Amino acid sequence: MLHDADPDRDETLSEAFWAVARRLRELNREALAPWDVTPSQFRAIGVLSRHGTMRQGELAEHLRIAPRSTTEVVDDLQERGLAERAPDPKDRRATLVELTEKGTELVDAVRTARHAGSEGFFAGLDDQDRADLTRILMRLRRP
Amino acid sequence: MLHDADPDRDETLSEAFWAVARRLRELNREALAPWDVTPSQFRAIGVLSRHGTMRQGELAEHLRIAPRSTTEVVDDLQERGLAERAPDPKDRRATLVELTEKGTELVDAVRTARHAGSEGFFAGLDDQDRADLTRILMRLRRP
DNA sequence: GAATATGCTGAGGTTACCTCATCATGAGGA
DNA sequence: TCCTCATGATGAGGTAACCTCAGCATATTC
Repeated sequence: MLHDADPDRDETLSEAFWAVARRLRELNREALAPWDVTPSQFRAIGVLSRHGTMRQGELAEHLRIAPRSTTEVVDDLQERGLAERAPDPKDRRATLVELTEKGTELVDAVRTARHAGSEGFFAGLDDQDRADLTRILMRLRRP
Repeated sequence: MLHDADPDRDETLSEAFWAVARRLRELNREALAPWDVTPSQFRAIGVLSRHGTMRQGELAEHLRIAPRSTTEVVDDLQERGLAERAPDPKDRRATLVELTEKGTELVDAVRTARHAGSEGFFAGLDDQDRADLTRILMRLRRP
C-alpha cells in the first residue's frame, strides 16, 4: 500500500526537524555571543567574506531578504566596525559593502573557534550519516 | 584522516539545513493562511488536540516557550474562538485551556487537507530516506 | 499565621523580518 | 536634449513570536 495510514508520521518528522533547528539556532547564538554579533549579522559578514565586496542589493539576494532589511543589517555591521559602506564608482545610486579588517578577523576567529571546539554541530555524525543528510536535504530543498 | 580539512563542509550542511527549514516554514504558513491562523497558534491547538485540556503552564512547557508568551497565544486563540479559558477547580490561580468545537474542527481540517494534498512536506522522500532522516535527526536532537 | 513559592498577566523590550512611499540616479526613446 | 520609466537605497511604520521583570492572587510549608 502506497501512502499508508499513520497520520502522525509526518508530524513526527517535522517535529524532529524543528527540535534540531532549535538546538542549532541556540548553539549558534551562544557561539556568537562572546563576539557581540547576532546570527543575522554573522550571516552577512559570512557572505561578504566568501564572495567579497558587493552592493547592498546583491547582499540582499545572497541573504534572501528584502533590500530594505539589508540596510539595517549593514547599519549594525557598520556600528560595530565590522563593515563599511563605499560609493559604487560605477553607479552613484548604489553602495558597496566591504568588510573591515576587524570583520575579517571576526569571521576567521569564529570559524577557528567552531572547528577547534568541534562545535561543528554536525561533527557528531559519521561520514555516512553526513552524506545521507546532505543528500536528503538537497532533495528537500526544492520540489 | 579523521576530521579532515575542508573548513566549509559544515557550513554547507547547515546552509542546506536552513534552506530546507525556510521552505518548510513557508509551506506551513501558506497551508495555514486560508484558516486565518498563524503557525504558532496552530502549534498550540495541535498540542491541545493531542494531549487534551491543560493548564497554561503545561501548555508553555509543551510549546517550550515562556509562560508569559503562552498567555498571548491563548489570547489569540480565544479571540478566534478556537479555545477557551476555564478556571482550574483544583487551583484558583491556574487557568485551564480547552479547545472549542471550532478549534477541534480546524485541527482536523488542516490535517486532512495536508494529507489529501500530500502536502506532507516529507512525502517526496522514499521510505528509506525518511527512515534515515528520522534516525539522523534523532541523533542530532540531543548531544 | 507568616514566609515563601507558584500561576498568570501588564508593561515594555528584542530580533529579524516585511511593505510602501520617496529620493537620487541611470538608461532608453522621441 | 529632455522625458519617461526603471532601479538602488532608505525613512516611516508594521508584524510575529518570542523574551524579562514586576506585581497580584492564591497555594504551601513551617
